[in-house]
Amino acid sequence: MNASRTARDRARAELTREIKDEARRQLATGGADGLSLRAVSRALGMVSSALYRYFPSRDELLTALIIDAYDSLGDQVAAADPGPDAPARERWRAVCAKVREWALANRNEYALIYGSPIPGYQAPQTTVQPGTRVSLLLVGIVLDGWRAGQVSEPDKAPTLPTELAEELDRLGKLIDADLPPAVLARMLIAWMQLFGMVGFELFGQLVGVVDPSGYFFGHAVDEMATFIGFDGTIGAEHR
Amino acid sequence: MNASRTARDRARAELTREIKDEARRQLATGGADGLSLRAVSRALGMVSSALYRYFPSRDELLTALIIDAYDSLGDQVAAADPGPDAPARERWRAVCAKVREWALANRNEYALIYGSPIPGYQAPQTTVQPGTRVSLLLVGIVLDGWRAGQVSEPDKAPTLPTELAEELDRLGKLIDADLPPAVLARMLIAWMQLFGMVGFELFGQLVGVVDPSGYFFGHAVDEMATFIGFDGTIGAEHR
DNA sequence: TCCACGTCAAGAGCACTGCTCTCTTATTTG
DNA sequence: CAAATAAGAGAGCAGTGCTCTTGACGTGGA
Repeated sequence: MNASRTARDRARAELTREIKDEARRQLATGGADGLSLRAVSRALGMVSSALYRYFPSRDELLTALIIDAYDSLGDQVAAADPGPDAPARERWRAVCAKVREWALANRNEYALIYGSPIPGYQAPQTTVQPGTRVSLLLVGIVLDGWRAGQVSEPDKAPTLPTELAEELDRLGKLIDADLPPAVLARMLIAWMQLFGMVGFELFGQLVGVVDPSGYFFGHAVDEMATFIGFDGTIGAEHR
Repeated sequence: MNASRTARDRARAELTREIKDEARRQLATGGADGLSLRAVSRALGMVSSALYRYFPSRDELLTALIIDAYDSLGDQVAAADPGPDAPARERWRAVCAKVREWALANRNEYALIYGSPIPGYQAPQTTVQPGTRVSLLLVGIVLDGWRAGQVSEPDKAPTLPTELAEELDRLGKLIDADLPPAVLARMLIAWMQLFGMVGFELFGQLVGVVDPSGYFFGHAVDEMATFIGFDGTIGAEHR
């Protein structure tokens, strides 16, 4: 982490960064399969084969970009969370809004991690951990709210099929979220709603439906928060 | 539509179909950017340049496949709808289930129409009408249910920001759906939840979360139906 | 200090892609 | 039957990911 020892090491680290930066730039204009190693190397004034010293294949470069994207999203979203002292509903709102904001500002990186998978590309195990950060933050907010009495179980708790109850139980233990299965289920539903909505907006499925989508987004997030069981009211502020 | 006049016309129609079939086959194994005109022509025993007599560009072929996919999904979903005489909630369930079923059976075609847009590809206007069929069917079900008194406004109707209320009003008039804005909004939320959920399952975001996803899916659809305002109870049958 | 080793850039080359052009053959139409 | 039209074949262009070989250079050990 500190200043690398040899000059070679430092040059290597720097070039690796530059390659990723340029690749990201190309990603922004051409999308995932518009990313060309030759074009990257050309932009960097080097020959294409030299690039293979840094990334053994196009897929490896993509993997690096995917991890960076997950990290960037995770960092920004975590930074947008006002923290456990704030009302849970406000935290939920802030985090959801940041997800959308990040997605709109980094469309192609969003497509890279939440869009259709690149055919032939198998995401290595190293990408799954960074990919869970946002989801874990979301359940963390629900969990904090639940413990603080700011999230309550739905009045008419729906009966879950036993298989689902077991699945949710297993999941709850896995992520250490001691929530009633019905609440956990609703949280997952809201999670999918959030990313479905962001994806629809980004991928043009909303043009002419709710367009611009800002007000709808805010409202939907609020509705889903109520759906999960957050206390507080809908419609406080919409941006 | 009847037997085309000349032999040439018939041959052309047949070859056009064969090209699309082979392209679809390649789509299934390689995804959108695994679709190669040369490979298609090779599989059909013709030279690549000849293919351009049928589709002037790769994008045109893609467009044809996209429209076919929308049509296929639209047809199957419409066929799965038990019709206006059935309880609205049952119709909703059946249609949602069919969307998922079709998506699972036609992963790459689903990715083609609901996944991240192909960079550099601009979907022509001809694709938008077939793309609306499923959504229109869904609001149709809500509308029928509303008229039949099987869908009711939420007890504590959330207040919508005026801008959103106007947007929804405009949309309601556009698609001729005379629904309260709050109900229309919830329908849209559920719509996004549905496709978000299907997308997550298809694109591997659910592995290790709710996996297998069948029970969760059924439950979520039911929850969202209740959320919209459908009468009837949750948990009748899950597949 | 010197030098062998490991690292790196460069370039040529392979097999592939979408697409365009020309040329020839087959079919339809007046 | 002849002219017009449509279709297929093939070469070629510029681009792609990736591999291999060649030559230059910085670095750690003797």
